[in-house]
Amino acid sequence: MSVTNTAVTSEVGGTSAHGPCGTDDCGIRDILDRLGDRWTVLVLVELSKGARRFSALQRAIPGISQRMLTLTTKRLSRDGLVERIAYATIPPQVDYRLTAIGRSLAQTVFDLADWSRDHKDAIADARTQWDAANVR
Amino acid sequence: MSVTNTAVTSEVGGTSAHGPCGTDDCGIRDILDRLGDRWTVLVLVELSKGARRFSALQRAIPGISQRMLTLTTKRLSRDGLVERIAYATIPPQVDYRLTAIGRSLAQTVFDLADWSRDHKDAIADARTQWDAANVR
DNA sequence: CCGTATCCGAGATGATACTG
DNA sequence: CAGTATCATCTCGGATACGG
Repeated sequence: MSVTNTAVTSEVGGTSAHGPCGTDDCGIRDILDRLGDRWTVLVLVELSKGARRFSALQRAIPGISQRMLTLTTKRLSRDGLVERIAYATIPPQVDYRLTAIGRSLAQTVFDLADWSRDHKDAIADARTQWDAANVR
Repeated sequence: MSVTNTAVTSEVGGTSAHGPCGTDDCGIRDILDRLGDRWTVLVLVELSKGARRFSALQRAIPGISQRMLTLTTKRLSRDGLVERIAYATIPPQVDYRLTAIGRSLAQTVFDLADWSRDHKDAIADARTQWDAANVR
């Protein structure tokens, strides 16, 4: 994680500078709708390593179907997070690469990944406990 | 961008010293599965303001059904992110509050919210452009 | 090679009614 | 008040075939 992790009282730290948007959406829903699906994060991670062809992405991301890779890259394109570069060769070739804003998002996603990694075990333990305490 | 450019400048910064987990999951999928649904983030945001009763949460989050609030709080409980405190009064009363780890996650979510807010307009613009360039 | 169209099942969510 | 049970609906994603 980055900085100043408070957790002083029960309130979440700071919250001050920027409004963490209450019940309403500050746009985070848009982002979560994008990140929340099954493949987008994996595509971002792969593209964060550099530009990739369509077929390279598909090989790099086991289990993704052609259809879902198309949909995922298209959505990322539409949001300006990924740039699509098509060459009029035969056979066709299409490269994808993160835009500046896309790299920025990828970095933020990595921060979240860091958090996940740091708390993975704690969550797994909590689940085990909960499940044990809730045998039917 | 030049066509033959390698990825050097397109890599995401630092990559944060920890492996950002490649195609495999470092646990981020678990977190995204939790955050990616329709209500969890809103519950986290509300609880980050302090402990809340079930009914208070429902009032604070317009549109959430009793069923989904139950499911959402239960999942957060199971993951150890939220503590459930039931009083044996009549009528019953149940308080929910973030645990330490829950506050930590909320803070991370706020960081993501900050990103969203900062790039909301850029994304909206990109979509507008894309849609304009893709009239059917 | 890349993208699209169609069909279909699984899971998520909403509406409603009921219980302690 | 808080939670459960049931049913209907809807979206997501997988499989497959086809097109440029």
